[in-house]
Formats: sequence, structure tokens, C-alpha cells
Amino acid sequence: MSLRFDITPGSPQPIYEQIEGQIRRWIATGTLKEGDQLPSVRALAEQLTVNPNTVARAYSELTAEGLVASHAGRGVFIAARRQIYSEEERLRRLSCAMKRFFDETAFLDIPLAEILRRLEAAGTDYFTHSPKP
Amino acid sequence: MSLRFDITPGSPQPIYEQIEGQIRRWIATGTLKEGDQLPSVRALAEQLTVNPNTVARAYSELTAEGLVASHAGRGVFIAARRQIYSEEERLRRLSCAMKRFFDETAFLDIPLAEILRRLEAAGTDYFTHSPKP
DNA sequence: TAAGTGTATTAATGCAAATAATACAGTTGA
DNA sequence: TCAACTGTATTATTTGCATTAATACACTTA
Repeated sequence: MSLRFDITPGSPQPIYEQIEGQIRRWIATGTLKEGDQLPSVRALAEQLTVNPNTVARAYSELTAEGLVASHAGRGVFIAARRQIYSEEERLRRLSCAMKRFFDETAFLDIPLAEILRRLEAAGTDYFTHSPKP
Repeated sequence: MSLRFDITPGSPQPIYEQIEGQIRRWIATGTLKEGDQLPSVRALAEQLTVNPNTVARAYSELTAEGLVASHAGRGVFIAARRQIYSEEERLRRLSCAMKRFFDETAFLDIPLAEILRRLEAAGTDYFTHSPKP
């Protein structure tokens, strides 16, 4: 089975971050489970018409985060789900994300109640209608 | 009165975006109101030990968004609050922000309910405890 | 008119993303 | 064993963008 990556070159977000993001999402939503193998660096690079180094960098960072485990000669596999960050670190990251979110939406002049309502809907949708692999 | 900008050079976020963000936030929270005058390009550049062009770029983008109005020879002023974007555009931006938010938080493995609870608290806090000018 | 506004232009610097071309080391299966 | 895969590391180069810099210009106001 081949994962359907959606990459936009020229986007302000670097390609390697886009790759990371999609894999992180697939892991978070259960599309990718422990033990699943990711495409090889070279195969994915060819599939996305991208340099192998770019894919390698994405894999490298995911490995550093502990989300995947790579074994030279075998491949990259989804790691066992475990608590990677401390409770404090997780809340810190959540705070940053929340601040950024409000910075991006406050000036839209949408009532907080409506934003929260839509967030709840989007959130449940995010974890159920995960993108097809 | 002089606004208390908090700029971090070397941050992944460009300086001109940091300036934009703070002004947007002050407008959203009511700290800056219609008609208020912003510091001059040169004055703010000196205050932040930053190049005037950097400040000018921030002001230029805020002007393009319609949040401020600039008049050569007079200065830059907070514009009248009005609907800058169409309803569709506002919801599109909200959707993008929500997606990015979940991409940043999903892998933290924090229950959706708790995220929403914290978001509500952070949201009300965002609009009440606005940063001092 | 002088001193202050915003704006525009051009050049130079620095940094990071991305490509490219290799080389190396571990694993697997014929 | 060996060929064909894996991931990893290194170096060089290109590219684009943020930033600084130095001006110049046009408008406004006292």
C-alpha cells in the first residue's frame, strides 16, 4: 500500500515539515499503527519528485522525536506509542499552539463561542475522518 | 504613549511578522482603537533597533489588509473596524488555523475535551488580559 | 521652509531550504 | 557469498527570503 502524500513545493512551509506533518497526523489518527513500515527514503523521494535528502531529513526528525524508529538496512517503522514529552513540555506546546491560533483568528472578528463550536466539530472530524492512506 | 513591542530577532518568525502580529492582537483586544496613531516608521525602527524597512514592511502589509490606514506626511492610524474579508474568506482562514492547530497538538495525545476546555479558558483570557501597551 | 511623515528603489549580506552527487554501513534473500 | 535493497553522512551548489543599508522622493504640518 502506498501512502497518499499531499506536498506543495514553494509553500512557506518546508517540504520536509509537510512530510513530517502528514505522518504525525496519520499516527495521531490511527491511520498508521505501531510496526507499520514507511516508504523507503529513495522510494518516497521518487514518488514526490523530491530530493532523497529532503525525505531523509523528515524521517530523521521524526526519529529524534521518537515517533518512528529507523533501522539501517531494514527501513523506518512506526514506533510504539509512548509518552515522548513530559507533562510540562506537552502543556507548554499546547499553550504555544493556542496562542498562535488566537493570533491567527482574533482579528477575524468571529465570536469566541462560535470559534469553540467549530473547533469541537473540526476536532472530532479530525480524529474520525482521517485522510485516506 | 509608547507601545511595548516584544521582538525576538533570530526567531523563525520574521521580525516584520512579529510586529504585525502584536499590532493585530492589540487591535483585536481593543488596546488599539480606531484613530490611534502608530509610532512612525523611523521611530519604531530605532526603538526596536531594527531597520526602518522592516517596520515599513509590517505597516505595508497591515495597510493592505485594511487594518490600518497610512497617510504620507501624517502617519499610520488604526482604521475603522469593518468587515475586511468576506464571510467565506473568514471561514476559510479559520479552517486553515484550526487544521494547523490540530496538526500541532494531535500528537501530544491530550484528550480533545481537555484541549477544548483549555482553549476556552485561554480564549477568554486572550481577550480580557490583553498585554499592556 | 524646515522637519517630520510614508513610500520606493537598489544593493549587499546572511541564512536556511533544497538539490545533487557520492560514499558508507547494515540487512536481507536468492 | 553477493547483489540489491535499506538508512545515514558528507560536501558543494543553487535558490529564495529576511534583513540591513543608503538613498531618493512625495506629502503634511507648523
